[in-house]
Amino acid sequence: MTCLDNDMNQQFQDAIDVIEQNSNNSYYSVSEFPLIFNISTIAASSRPSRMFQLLCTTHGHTKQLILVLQQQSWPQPIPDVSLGHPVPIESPHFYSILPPPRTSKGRKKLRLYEYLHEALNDPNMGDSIQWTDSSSGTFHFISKNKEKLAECWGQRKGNRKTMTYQKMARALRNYSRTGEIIKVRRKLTYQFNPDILHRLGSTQVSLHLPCHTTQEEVHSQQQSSSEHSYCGSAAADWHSWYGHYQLQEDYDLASSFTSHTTKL
DNA sequence: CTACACGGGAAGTTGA
DNA sequence: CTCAACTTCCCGTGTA
Repeated sequence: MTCLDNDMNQQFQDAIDVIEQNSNNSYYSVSEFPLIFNISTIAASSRPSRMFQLLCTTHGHTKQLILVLQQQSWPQPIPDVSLGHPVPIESPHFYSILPPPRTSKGRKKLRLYEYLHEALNDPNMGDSIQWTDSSSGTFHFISKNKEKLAECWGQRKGNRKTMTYQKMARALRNYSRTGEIIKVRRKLTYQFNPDILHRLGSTQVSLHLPCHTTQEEVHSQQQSSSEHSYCGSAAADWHSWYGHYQLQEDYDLASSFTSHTTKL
């Protein structure tokens, strides 16, 4: 697809980092979505900024995203790595982004909950993980394919050994202490902290990557703005809210009720 | 009884 | 070197 040399790869990775770190609360991993990003530089070496033209292609639709990275200059003339074939492009979206203050070589590590949220909004992962009720942030793993999702996670992290559901679930249990994700008393079912969910959802809105807004995201974004009985509340409120479900039956009842209105 | 899911302690690894 | 965020291993418990 591309013939980027190492330097270009680094510059592109920098661009991705800038998107991530400027996309409000540092969530949004462009490179990790199932999209094909073809990059072509449209900057001239004399410019004080770096411009990237990202051609974002998914499901046959290509959209153009132009990134302007300021305050840094190219060390040398930019190689032309434009696409080998022409693609029809819809009207471009422009983003002018100031690079964030970087401590050393700050490359944000992908968090497990970020990965799970991403997988939940990825139709290709629908056979491994699904929303039970996206408005409340409840999701469940598909028993048959949960190991596949775990393996993908392990590969993304570059683990030495194969990640298993058991090990991933162990990490998930650690979230119970911090409250980022809690276990729902139902088989293979977990729930995002509303604050985390809101953050993950709102950062996607903030970037407006035109090619990766699924129906589900649109729906959950609408939900997050209209249903704020607990969004933005402190962790204590979150726990007390969750504590409303004293019994399994209570939770199941509430969950099944809402899932009828939000089913995919 | 078996399989599967869950819970958590403890030590190790890795990147910031 | 410290710390956060896992990762890996392991063992016990609960449930269908």
